[in-house]
Amino acid sequence: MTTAELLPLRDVRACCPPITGEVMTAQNAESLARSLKALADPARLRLVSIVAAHEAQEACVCDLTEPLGLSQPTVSHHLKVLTDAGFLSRSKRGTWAYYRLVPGSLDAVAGLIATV
Amino acid sequence: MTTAELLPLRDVRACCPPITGEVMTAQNAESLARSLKALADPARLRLVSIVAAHEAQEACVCDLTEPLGLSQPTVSHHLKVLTDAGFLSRSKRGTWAYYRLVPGSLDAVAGLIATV
DNA sequence: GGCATTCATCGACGGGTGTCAATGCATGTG
DNA sequence: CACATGCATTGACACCCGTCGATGAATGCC
Repeated sequence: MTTAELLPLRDVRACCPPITGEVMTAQNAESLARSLKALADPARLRLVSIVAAHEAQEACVCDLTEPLGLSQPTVSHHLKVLTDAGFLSRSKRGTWAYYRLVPGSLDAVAGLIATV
Repeated sequence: MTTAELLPLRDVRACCPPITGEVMTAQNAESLARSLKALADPARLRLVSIVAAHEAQEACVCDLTEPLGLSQPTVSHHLKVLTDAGFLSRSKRGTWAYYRLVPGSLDAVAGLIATV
């Protein structure tokens, strides 16, 4: 899992030229599948939802570990998956790490699913 | 894996009353995660794409095993996952089993993702 | 009836995934 | 400087998942 191999959302956005009824290529399928895998987990879906519903659409880990009922390392792991997939962005201020929803990232995959 | 426990799309449609900024419940997250898991695989995404692009939007297994480069048992497995998740429907005519895209199923999950 | 074809199911294997306790690393505080 | 706090990383564990070969079940054809 290198960082160079990630950035699936970028892939996924760059790969959707006029499809219109054509069969999905193997690369596009692989790319979209990576994005969907990152989202296909109850804990991660709730994380995205909680972050999006939070004040200023950002939240630190300490705000997230309790409503999920999961340990702090597990929450950090899920946040990393979502960040690597391009759904969340991380900004560290002092001791705290604030996670924010990347605007348009959800709509991007939603649009791709609708046009599969 | 009983059939009674499945039908996630039905769950997922029944569970999305006026959310509008509210945090996703654990049940909704679980339900949507099941649907996304079914879609979060390159082979299954291509299967859906091929079926949708086929004549009359239906295809038998023999039409699908070659363009994917996977064995017939594997293709049957993926088709079962997609059917159980509500994305494909199966109708057996004679020796052949024809799979069809369930209308609106993709748009349903796409809509739910956009409103997470 | 006997046989070929189409598809589903089974059993097994390797790799991936979610989870936690323990540890490490910064950063702020006394 | 010593210590506490917030978070990431590591290692380990159980479990799930994608894949295949082999087998079984149902249908059509000679």
